[in-house]
Amino acid sequence: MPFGEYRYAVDDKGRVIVPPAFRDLVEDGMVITRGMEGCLYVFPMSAWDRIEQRLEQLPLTDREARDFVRFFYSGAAKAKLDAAGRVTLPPTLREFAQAQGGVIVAGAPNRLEVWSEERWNANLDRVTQEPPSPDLLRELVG
Amino acid sequence: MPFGEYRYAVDDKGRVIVPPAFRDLVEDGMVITRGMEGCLYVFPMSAWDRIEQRLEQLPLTDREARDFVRFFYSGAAKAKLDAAGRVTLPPTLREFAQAQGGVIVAGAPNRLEVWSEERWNANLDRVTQEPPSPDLLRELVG
DNA sequence: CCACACTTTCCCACGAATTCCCACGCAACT
DNA sequence: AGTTGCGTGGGAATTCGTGGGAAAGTGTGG
Repeated sequence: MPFGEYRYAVDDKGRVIVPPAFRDLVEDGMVITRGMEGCLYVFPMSAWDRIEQRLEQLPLTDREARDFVRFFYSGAAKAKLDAAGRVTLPPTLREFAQAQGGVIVAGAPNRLEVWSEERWNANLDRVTQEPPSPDLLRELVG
Repeated sequence: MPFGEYRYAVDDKGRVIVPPAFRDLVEDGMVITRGMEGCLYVFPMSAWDRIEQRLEQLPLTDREARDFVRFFYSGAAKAKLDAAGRVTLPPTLREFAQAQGGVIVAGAPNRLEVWSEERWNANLDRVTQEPPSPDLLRELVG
């Protein structure tokens, strides 16, 4: 999966650019749904299929599992690229992520994330001021 | 990995020189991402591959891990040398590191670091006035 | 069941930013 | 003094981001 961080504008119709580097990954469709920390997750179709299989196996007896399914599965929407390399975010999800004006589209393992610019910056500032634990850092960077 | 400290100018297009001694290390591409203390890390492709594998294995259930991935992985950008031995820093990273005008490119274990001149000097002053702990120093220098 | 209005989807177009390539001047070394 | 490598800048072609208009689809009310 590619990575990178890009800033785009959401237009009046709720359309957002998919960064060029990601286009071929989602050319046969993608699924957009709610994500953690108030962002949106965008999965390529193949990645979503695996997730869907696991979601269907969750026990219906567990309240937490039911809530999670509602959050994740019920909120999901199929989408595909238009000729200009954009996707239209459904109104519900647009509101959830407060995706108006400037948004950040970021590559992450297994998915893309769409953030309102304000939330992205706030989160990043927090992380910058509270650096990751030395253990985590050492394990990764060496 | 070579070492050394070099001062270059970032031009209007966001391009920075890669010191000649490092060019063959990054000739098959490099990855630039956010670093600690507000600098940028530049990894040769081989070093990045190891980091990427570990990042992709971090648990998505952990808030700190998610934020860390966003900091390191989402912020990252592939880049390659131009014919004159430079790289273009993406706007996002340029802003993060405040890389305008004079920058310091420094060799570090496993990577290169790119600093705004002001931050580099400020950090150096701080280290000079608060030297590392005797234990650390002894362990390293003997 | 039909008509109307609104929303969504598809397509086209243009300005802006990026990328690639080439060129110059300085410095050091032969 | 010539030559080579290096740091810096600029121009042109291409890609990219963004907006708008027309057509198709959807839901509502009569």
